[in-house]
Amino acid sequence: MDANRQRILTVIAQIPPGKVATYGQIASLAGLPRRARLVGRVLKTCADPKIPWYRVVNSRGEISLRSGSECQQVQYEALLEEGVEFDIRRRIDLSRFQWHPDPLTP
DNA sequence: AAGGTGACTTTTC
DNA sequence: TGAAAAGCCACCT
Repeated sequence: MDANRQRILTVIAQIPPGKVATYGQIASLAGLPRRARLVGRVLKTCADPKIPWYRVVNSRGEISLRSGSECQQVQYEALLEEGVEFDIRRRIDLSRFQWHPDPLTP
């Protein structure tokens, strides 16, 4: 559904700088539980420069793009720029950097 | 129409 | 700690 895609993009757009969110989390926030893969698909097809797609990582706190993709490096550097820390294995500590959605978002 | 695929997640071994 | 398997769902042959 196109409306669902729009909802997903809206949720991603609300992720604050310096924080990240997982695919599953975004799906839930968008009202689409268990559609994590749909989120991934939306980002792949849309990849809008208007939205902070690079703040979306998988449940391990890892960049989910396959190696070799230029976008992976772009995402990595973009997150570093926002203050997100990666460990030696290029993983994010989700317990510290995962986005905690605000209850009230006018 | 049916089966393969994937920017995922969670459980098991 | 980590790899493997099983769920899942929309999209593409």
